[in-house]
Amino acid sequence: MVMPAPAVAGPGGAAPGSVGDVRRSNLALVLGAIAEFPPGAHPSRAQVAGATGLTKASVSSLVLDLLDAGIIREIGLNPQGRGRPGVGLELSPSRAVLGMEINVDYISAAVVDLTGTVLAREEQERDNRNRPDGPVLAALAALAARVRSTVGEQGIEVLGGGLAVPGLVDPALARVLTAPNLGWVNVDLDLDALLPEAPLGVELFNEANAAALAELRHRPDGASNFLFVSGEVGVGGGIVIGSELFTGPHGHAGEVGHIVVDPDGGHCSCGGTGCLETVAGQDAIFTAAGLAPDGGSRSTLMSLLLQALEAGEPRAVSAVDGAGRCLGIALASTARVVNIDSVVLGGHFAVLEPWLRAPLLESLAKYAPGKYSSSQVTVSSVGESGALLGAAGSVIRSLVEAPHRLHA
Amino acid sequence: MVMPAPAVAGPGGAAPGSVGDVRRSNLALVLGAIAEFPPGAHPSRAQVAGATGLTKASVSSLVLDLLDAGIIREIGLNPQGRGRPGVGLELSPSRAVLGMEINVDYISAAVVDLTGTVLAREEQERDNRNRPDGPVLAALAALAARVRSTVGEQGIEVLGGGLAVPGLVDPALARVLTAPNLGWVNVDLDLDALLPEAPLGVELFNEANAAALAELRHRPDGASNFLFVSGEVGVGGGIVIGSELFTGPHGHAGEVGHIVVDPDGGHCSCGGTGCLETVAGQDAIFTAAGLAPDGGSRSTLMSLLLQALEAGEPRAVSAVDGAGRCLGIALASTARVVNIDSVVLGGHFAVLEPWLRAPLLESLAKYAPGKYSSSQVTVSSVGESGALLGAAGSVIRSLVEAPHRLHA
DNA sequence: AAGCTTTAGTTCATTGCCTGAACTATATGA
DNA sequence: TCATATAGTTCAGGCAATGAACTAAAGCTT
Repeated sequence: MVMPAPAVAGPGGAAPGSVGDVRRSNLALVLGAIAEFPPGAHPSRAQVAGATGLTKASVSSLVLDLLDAGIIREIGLNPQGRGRPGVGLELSPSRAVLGMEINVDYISAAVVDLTGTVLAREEQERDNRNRPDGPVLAALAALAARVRSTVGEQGIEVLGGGLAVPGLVDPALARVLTAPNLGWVNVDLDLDALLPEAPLGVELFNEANAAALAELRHRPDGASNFLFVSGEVGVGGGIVIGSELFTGPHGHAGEVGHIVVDPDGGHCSCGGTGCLETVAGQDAIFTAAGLAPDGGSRSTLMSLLLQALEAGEPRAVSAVDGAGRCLGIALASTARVVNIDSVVLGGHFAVLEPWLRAPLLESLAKYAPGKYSSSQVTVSSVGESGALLGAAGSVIRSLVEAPHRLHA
Repeated sequence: MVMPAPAVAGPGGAAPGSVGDVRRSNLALVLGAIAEFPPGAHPSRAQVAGATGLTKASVSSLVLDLLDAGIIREIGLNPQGRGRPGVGLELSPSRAVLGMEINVDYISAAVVDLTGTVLAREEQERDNRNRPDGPVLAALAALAARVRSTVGEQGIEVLGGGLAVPGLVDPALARVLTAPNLGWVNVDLDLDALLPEAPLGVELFNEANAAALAELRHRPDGASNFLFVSGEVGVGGGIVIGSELFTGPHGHAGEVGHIVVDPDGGHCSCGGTGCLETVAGQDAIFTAAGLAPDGGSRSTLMSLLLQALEAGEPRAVSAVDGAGRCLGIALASTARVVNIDSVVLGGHFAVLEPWLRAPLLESLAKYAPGKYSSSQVTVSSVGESGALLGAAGSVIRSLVEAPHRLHA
């Protein structure tokens, strides 16, 4: 539940409510209603009143505040058939946030306006394996500045940013707890240096969690409860429940890559034994398929694997088959623990889905019969840049849920 | 997450806020502050003001409402040293709720006043295995009426009730989805018949979830994030995060009994394969220990097992050892999925803890190193009647969180 | 014993916000 | 042109929290 943590805290931990809180809450309600209208359909004040249950008078007043803060703008007229046409409202396209991503072999940044439109995006290849965080962040800051400058002349104001990182993070502390593939342990990131003077600051996300949020926003079926499984070098996951990211008590739930799928299995980089990642991570699959892990870049290895699969090469097929079965075991257990019945496959799991699907469904039927229907096992609808978009989208969403943070 | 669903729903799903909501919210804040004071220490209005951050004036007015509704009462004076003594406030001991439990071989009911004191409690042996729900509920209703009558003369008003059942439930529908050991499938319970005219009605709980809530209330270390594992005929679980029960999108998360701990394992009553319950459920342990499952009642079998363990009988020791290891595997996976780092052992796991602990810790160290410290593996502090007390306590808590439901 | 100090609790004018009704503004259709 | 329908604004009314002033009731001081 993304909810501004109460500042004051008695023994109960809750904050006192005053009349002003009603305003804040309704401000978010109105803005949320405007944001949730389908893109292109700009609601009038009257429609917002209908959607929220507030009176026209209240909505008028609230909308005025949002206009003053520059979060929304009026756009054209909106004929209703008979009667006076309404004035369309939409999230301001001249306010934006910056999405950023650090991954094993690239960094990227994008400017996304409040309506969700990507105004500019740049990716830069860069081997970040076992690189200290300082230079990586410096390179990212430069990339971010470049992307900003490409839209800077259009009078776009960047309000805040989100950074996705492949590892366990503590968002509250802006700390990366562990990122095995970057070689980072307990690294505190100076996020504000990435985006100085942005009123909303920069938030930190786990890569899979950010991708899950992007998936939530772009899902064609509008699913609001699912587990997003991200297959990268590591195997990550993001749990979405009631359209909210479920992060657990310390901010890093959803680590499906380290569910035990084979008690007699091999060692994992996390220190554990028989984790899903030791069977379904990229390196594990490449190795099991007989592709030398140092036989080229990850993308060439993946092409080789796909060729082998299409050729029906037994080792490749068996490697993916095993990954699918073990993924099924992990998802069966996850279904029981968090009561999720819908899975979205991302990263290499999406690419390998044609070969992965059958063993996965078989495994689910064996270990959690009746929990997942096959229509609930789907492929990600956001591509490569899911983490990037999710990080940006989440910052936008947190603004929509607490617009009073902006000057109003 | 126990939270009243918003009644009104626009596209956003949120309800409009008006000034009246502030009153409701602060009413709950004040009542919560009073409830959270240590038993015996009755806070004054001034202390409540300090704890909540509200002004004395507001607290006075809110307290008046709560007094009128009969939820709290004034009790004696509260000397502060210098100055005028405050008037003590406490939850009303003349209002109560009814906790009820249906289990495999007994039914029970208790009257618990709002301060948490058990005023009366009765248990009745009764074999409910494969019994239809009608007669079971009728027997429970009779038991409930009897317990009520024992306190009825003291002018106690019963406001509502909670019923705990060993199976998957949908609390919103008052439906038992499956209760394998009762033989119930998709049974709709007529809960209101148990407690007619109670203003708060009767809520339905999963047994392990209710026990987890009781654990939350009675924990000496005040832990607010933990997994409660209940070893009964089946193996159940309740996840507590931020002092809230985590129930997942459909109300039945925490089913740790059906996490896969052995992909090559045996069939489970749930239809799955290699579930924890097939190794660590009561029947499984008895069988593995060489005790015939029909060699007496469950409690005699348990005594026999304990004797065998104390005598160091190899089969018994190995049975419990195996259960401990597999429990460790399940907890390792759970730690990853929901990010929990603290476990409370309940039911037979509590009884067997001396023999269970070592293999469990070993297993946790192997499969989730660094996730649980040994001090975070503890034994339940509520006994047999945990589910009963938890169901009652949860009803009390939901009243404390929404006192406006009562007439005020 | 009288008075000062300290803390508890109440009263009251003020402010802020939502509401509902009345009103103005702007379109379509007869 | 006028009736009708819908959008949006204005305004009085009500409710809730606030803060300051006030009353209440104790201990401490002299």
